[in-house]
Amino acid sequence: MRIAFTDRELDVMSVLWDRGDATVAEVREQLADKLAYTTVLTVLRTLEQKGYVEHAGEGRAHRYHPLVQREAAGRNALRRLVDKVFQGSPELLMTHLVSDKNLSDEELRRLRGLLEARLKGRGGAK
Amino acid sequence: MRIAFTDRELDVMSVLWDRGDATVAEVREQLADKLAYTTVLTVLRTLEQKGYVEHAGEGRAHRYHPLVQREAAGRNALRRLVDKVFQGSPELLMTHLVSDKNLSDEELRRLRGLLEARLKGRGGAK
DNA sequence: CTACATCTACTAGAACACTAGTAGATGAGG
DNA sequence: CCTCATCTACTAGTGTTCTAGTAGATGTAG
Repeated sequence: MRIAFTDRELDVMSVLWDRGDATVAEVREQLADKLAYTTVLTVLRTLEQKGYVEHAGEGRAHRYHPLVQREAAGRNALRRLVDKVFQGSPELLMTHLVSDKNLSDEELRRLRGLLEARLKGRGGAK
Repeated sequence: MRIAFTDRELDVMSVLWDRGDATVAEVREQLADKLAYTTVLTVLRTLEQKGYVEHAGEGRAHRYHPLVQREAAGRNALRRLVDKVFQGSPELLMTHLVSDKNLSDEELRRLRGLLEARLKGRGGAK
């Protein structure tokens, strides 16, 4: 399954991921750009049509919740980014990430621990 | 400056980044999807109009050069991904990167090496 | 010089993205 | 009941993306 959001769809999904679920009014409130109520509704309807969210009636309004998890979208986007921009090399991406953002030693150490665990777990497992 | 490529534009830029420069025919040859010659030309003209590439005449043909470096595009895309999908946390992104099933032990080890170097270099420097 | 291949410029259409307006339903307050 | 606020469904305009065709220039082989 190809998961790909447009810019605006991603804005909306981000609100849904943060809150777990939301009505049109709630999403609208959280967005950085002030859009018309109907605009937000249209985006949500598009997302629903694409199968990325679903809604349940809540009184007069609809409450939307994501069907695609943030993690899945992240993995997908990451893979695309690595393939197309970083020549298929996760290291190259990481080099940029580490040199661009300022991560604390603490964070770096946690990451190293994560890597160690991952390498250990490889022993006989798949 | 906002650097943002469409899917197809990214395909083309990727070829240009790999080779340094290329003619329409050369780009076309490298693309995974077999597109009409004029289609590739149109994409390159669009990229030029957006200021992402330029061309120099080479005999009858044009040779296109990227004006935006792979690194700049990478940083840009990465920042956007971190902001929108990974809640502004580079660490979270790396967690996903590291837990990606498709990474080999070899790659994981290289990533660890990268982290080590980064931690060592922190001694007294900023 | 003619035929052919190759290349650019221009044009165009289908699909999608983004925005928002209008109409009509419905619940709440008086 | 009537009015107001709120909500959905439908419609629509503008711009962008993606694709490729046609016309015309120009270099090349014979």
